[in-house]
Amino acid sequence: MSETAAAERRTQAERRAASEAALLEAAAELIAERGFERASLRGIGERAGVSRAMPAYHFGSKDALVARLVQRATEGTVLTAAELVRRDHPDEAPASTLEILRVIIETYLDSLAADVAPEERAVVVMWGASFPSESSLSAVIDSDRQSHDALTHTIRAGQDDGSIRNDLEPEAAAWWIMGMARGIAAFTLNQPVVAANPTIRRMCGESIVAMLTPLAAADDAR
Amino acid sequence: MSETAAAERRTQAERRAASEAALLEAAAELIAERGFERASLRGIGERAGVSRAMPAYHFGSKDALVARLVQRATEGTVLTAAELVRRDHPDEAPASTLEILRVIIETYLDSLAADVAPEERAVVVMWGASFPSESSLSAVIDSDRQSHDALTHTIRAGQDDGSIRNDLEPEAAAWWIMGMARGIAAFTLNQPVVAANPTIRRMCGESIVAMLTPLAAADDAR
Amino acid sequence: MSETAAAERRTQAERRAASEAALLEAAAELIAERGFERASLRGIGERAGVSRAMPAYHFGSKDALVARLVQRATEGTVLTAAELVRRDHPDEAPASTLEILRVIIETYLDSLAADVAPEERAVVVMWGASFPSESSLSAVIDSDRQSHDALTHTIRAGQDDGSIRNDLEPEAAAWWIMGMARGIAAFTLNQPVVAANPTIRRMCGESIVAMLTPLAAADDAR
Amino acid sequence: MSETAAAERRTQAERRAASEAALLEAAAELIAERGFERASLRGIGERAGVSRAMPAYHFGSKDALVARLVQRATEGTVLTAAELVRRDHPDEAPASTLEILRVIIETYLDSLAADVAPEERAVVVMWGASFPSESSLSAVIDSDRQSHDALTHTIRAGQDDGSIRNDLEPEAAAWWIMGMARGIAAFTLNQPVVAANPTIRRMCGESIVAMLTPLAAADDAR
DNA sequence: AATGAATGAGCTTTCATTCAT
DNA sequence: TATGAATGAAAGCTCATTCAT
Repeated sequence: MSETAAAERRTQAERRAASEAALLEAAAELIAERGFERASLRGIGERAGVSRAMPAYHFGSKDALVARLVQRATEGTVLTAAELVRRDHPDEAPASTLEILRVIIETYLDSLAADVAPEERAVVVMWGASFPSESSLSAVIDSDRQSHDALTHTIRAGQDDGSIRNDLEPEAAAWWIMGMARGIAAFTLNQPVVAANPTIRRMCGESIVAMLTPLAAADDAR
Repeated sequence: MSETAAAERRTQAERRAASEAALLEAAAELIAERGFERASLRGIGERAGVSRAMPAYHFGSKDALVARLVQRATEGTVLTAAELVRRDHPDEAPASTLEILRVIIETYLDSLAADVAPEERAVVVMWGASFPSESSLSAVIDSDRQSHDALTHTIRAGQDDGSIRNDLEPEAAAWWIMGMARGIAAFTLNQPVVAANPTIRRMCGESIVAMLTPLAAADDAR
Repeated sequence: MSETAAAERRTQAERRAASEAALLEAAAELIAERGFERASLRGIGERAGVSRAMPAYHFGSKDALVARLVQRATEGTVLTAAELVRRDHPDEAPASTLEILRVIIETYLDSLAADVAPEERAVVVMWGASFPSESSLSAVIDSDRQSHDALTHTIRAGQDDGSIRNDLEPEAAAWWIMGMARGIAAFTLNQPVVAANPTIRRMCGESIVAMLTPLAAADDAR
Repeated sequence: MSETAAAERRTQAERRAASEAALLEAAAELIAERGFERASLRGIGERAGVSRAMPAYHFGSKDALVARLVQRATEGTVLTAAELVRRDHPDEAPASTLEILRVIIETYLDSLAADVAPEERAVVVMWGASFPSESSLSAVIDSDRQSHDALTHTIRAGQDDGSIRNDLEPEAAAWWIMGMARGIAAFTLNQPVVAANPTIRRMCGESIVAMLTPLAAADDAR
């Protein structure tokens, strides 16, 4: 049996996984380009190189596809962020929680501006499609709630280890960070001049540090 | 021209203006509820109490209607913000540029959270619909560019009058403020817990002050 | 202006009525041929000589189209039956209620067998499609309930004028008549041999007479 | 062949038969609920607790499944009817052919009204789906022709033994009985008030007796 | 000026069937 | 034997836009 034949003859589970990956990638691209409403299941199937009925068949519905896409992208983001922090600080002693937070946010924004990771762009686009009060994209909203929970937990950890000031509601601070990051992420997609200007992303990190640094530490830093 | 004809003509012009106002209000409501794509011209006409063909007839196209809506909403925002600042500080000496900036942003977010001003909500929703790279909502993008120009100008004025630190790119700072404000505005629509928590909006104002206050002033404030 | 132009330039109401008539006729034909499920809105539009979107646009939904069709057909049936009775008995003294009943049923079945009146055939076909417990064709079911009410009323009238026996539940008798007539109507569509055999239709009338004639009258007739 | 193999083969045959029975029962339920067109092979497989591909695999096609279902149901009906007659008249001398006919029809309608026997309901539903002139359900039509043949034969037997009047076309009488019974069966599914009213079913039996009893016997009965 | 009729394009979803395992 | 993957076709429905009144 030739290698080609071996490659083509895969188990059903492998075929399914490969299909799903292709579909999700195509969906991310198309949603980033045209938006959630205008990214049709037909178009996704065509771009993925499968039949036009596959997306609906595989995921059951468009909303379910989005839910899966958001799930995958969120996993990806968390992994990527953690990896990148390690990669950028391989030898150092583990940085403070606040510093990790700053790096994660800036890294996220930088990767969006560099236009790698179509999934990330798609998530921002889907976030934008979830603003209407009757939106069907509850997957996005739920995913953001989970991200908020994780971020709140991180902030609490920072308060415990002393790198984040104590007189701060962790929940409110987490929403403030997420709002700022997402808003600037959106303008990064929207306004080329924002994508081109790294100073804006640096201000995000700086403002996080400015708002979250304990007052005593701020004094010491002067 | 007879007086009667003049009266009728004025009446017609008034009716036209009233019709446009009704259409725009209906459009704002429907867009805030269903989003740009799902808010149909037909539905807008029905909600406005006119014929289903009126929206297309009056504005020419859906994109033109959106452009007009964004224009009106932006005018409204600027007017409202200025008025509110005056109303809240009627007797005082004119506040510093930085303080005005903070009040405008917080007032904007408060009004969104209070769910008055459907036009404002609609603008945020349309902003969300403009994230896809091939979006047709250039009206939103252009309007934001104008807002950015105005905000940049304001920051420069603050630098001139000494209320805003000089070592800051006004353009970058303006985008940072707009991103933060819009992102939190979006979560205000999206996540009820954000709308319910005023601390998040206060953090917006505080972070603007923290980032823009001149260092010397900051020292004085200690 | 030529007559053709005059004919083409009609009021909107006329155009609408003409459209609706063409659509309903096409729908009746197609439903009689293919059944409710397989008679597509596209096909109906095509056969009516209008666009494929017209049926959904005009009626709003397929179920609404069926409701309208049933309504029209029912009106048609009642009118036709009354007219036919008058036409067949122009000079005679008004027949007894029981006799009128017999004639109406037999006339209805004869016209179905003769394959005039596609609307009548369509009604029987839609009746057949309404048997599933979760059927969406409530229009058919409701229409039959109204027919039953009318028939019950007729039977009561016959009991009052003495042409129908009194020891009979009018409601039950009405359902029995309707069941028999519809069942044989269905076999008339279904089994060519039934359509070809007028004796079956005569038995319908005879059985109605046999079941509804007062006992005394039956004695007299012997 | 070893005993083990024989046991396995028998087991497989049994499993196949059990699987077919489960599939047919699931199909009957689903068809009775949703109708022939909307009862999907996928849904039948799921309800039967087997794979979604089983129905097509086992029967070859949807029409073949229906043919098998009609066949089984018809067998079931005949058996049931005969058994019930025997059960209800265990000790008596064999009843007259006419009386047996009456009992069979009324028993059939009673069982439908009592909502036992989903297969019977499914047959009525499929009968309803066979009304369109281009229907693909020839299995139903053929099965009815066979039922008609059997009924015609029974009527002839009744004429021979003197319990049914001679001046009657047996074919026409058989269609009349079948039409009446099926029509009322359909309304039994369709109109709850019909299912709830046993008088309607009694009228069926009475009308059969009234139409088929020899005149002399009718005189004697007075 | 204003409206309802009408259309073509496009959408999501469902389905019986075939294919590879 | 039995199953999930995959597909092409077709369905109902919605919409922005154009046309005739």
